[in-house]
Amino acid sequence: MSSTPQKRAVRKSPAERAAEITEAAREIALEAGLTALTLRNVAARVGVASGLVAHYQPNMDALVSSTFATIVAAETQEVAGLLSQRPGPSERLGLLVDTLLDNSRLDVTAIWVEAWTLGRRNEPLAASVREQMDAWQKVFQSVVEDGNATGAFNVSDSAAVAWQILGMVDGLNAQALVRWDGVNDRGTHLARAVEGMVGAAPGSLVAGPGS
Amino acid sequence: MSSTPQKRAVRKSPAERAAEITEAAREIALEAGLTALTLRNVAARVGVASGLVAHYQPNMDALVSSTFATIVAAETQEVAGLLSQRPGPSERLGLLVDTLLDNSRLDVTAIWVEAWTLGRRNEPLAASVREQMDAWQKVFQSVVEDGNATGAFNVSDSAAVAWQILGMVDGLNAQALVRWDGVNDRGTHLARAVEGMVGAAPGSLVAGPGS
DNA sequence: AGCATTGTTGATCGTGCGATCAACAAGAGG
DNA sequence: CCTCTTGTTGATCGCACGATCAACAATGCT
Repeated sequence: MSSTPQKRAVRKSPAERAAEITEAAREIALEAGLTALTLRNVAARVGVASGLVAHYQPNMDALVSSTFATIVAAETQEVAGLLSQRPGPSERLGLLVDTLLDNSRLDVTAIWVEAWTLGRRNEPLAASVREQMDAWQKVFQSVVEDGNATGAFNVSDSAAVAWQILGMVDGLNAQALVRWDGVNDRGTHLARAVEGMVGAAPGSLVAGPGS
Repeated sequence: MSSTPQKRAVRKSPAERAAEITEAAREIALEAGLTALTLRNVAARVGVASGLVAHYQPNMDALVSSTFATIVAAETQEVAGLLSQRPGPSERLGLLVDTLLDNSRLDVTAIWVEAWTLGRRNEPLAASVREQMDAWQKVFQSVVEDGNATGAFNVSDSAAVAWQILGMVDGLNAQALVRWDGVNDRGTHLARAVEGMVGAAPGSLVAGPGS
């Protein structure tokens, strides 16, 4: 054991300590899920008494909710950043589908799924979930609308289609969470499905350059 | 209050009592989720001491797992039954998509989503989840294969496509769990997506006769 | 009627949770 | 060097959980 020296924690500025706590919460959530976000768990990771965590947070529901938002918003930003480097709507939508199914973000997916059920009993979290879903939907919708404008796609209700694609991606990811074996060609099949939905020519959604 | 008479429970045969317990567990899970399946909760519903529930179950993980299986298997059977009344693969696939998105089974969806995360820490449940997912996948796969045989569809890997459709349906349902408002035309859009995936003509997947 | 069987109770143990707060001590300002 | 501010502790409360088990009582059998 190298990390239970039982010393008194060094005194830090409130801003610094608060940052430590939210960071510890982020790590715990990614490793063990939102359910593992307990006062004692977070405190132990920071190396601090449990009361201190409570002192920096109004209550645990709030910490769970904000931790969810932090993790998920970071992912949205990251992927949206990748998107902007692609030339046209078809490439962007292809990259989107491909990136989101590459299984490199299963930890975030697990948090999404957990949040869906925890949200039933944690209203701040539920609000956060809706907010973050809206953000994702907007990402999809703007790509679909771009494609509509250029004529690459042909969609009458781009908002609805965006919701639909988002839901499909979420479902396939959740499935991968439980059945990590399963299917390999998920990206290709989903691309074909999305092509059908946006009215694009089959095969027009190109995947990323591979990694 | 009409239901806390504090009398001693009438003595029943083990089979009967066991049935009461599993039935109570089913109801609780549908109303309040798998997390609400506690010894005391189930016991209160049956009108019995908590110890008795423990006496009839090896442990709570097992009760959670079997309750999940009961609820979900019943749904699979029910929908599979509806399917058999439809003439061809296109009608069957259309009905499948349409029925699963009609929001009349959101309670079951909630249980699915909960099981996905609880399965991470409850191995019997995880096994049950995989089993029930396989059952659903088989339902989809047999429809896809039928369509392949009649020429209505054109799919090279029907198992993969079946997984894919299942995942998409699950995702859209999970979405409806949180964003019950959202989109209305889900069935139509998904139908178009599925048509793209199975290589069917656009519009060939007909919905149910409406209800 | 008496007895053995067995379904049932409810108190109890150990654990973990969120929350609270008086007491403590590190560090900055005078 | 002393003092006051404030970051920090850790014991404590109330609660809920799963699990256990000696004691109890209803029922059926002889």
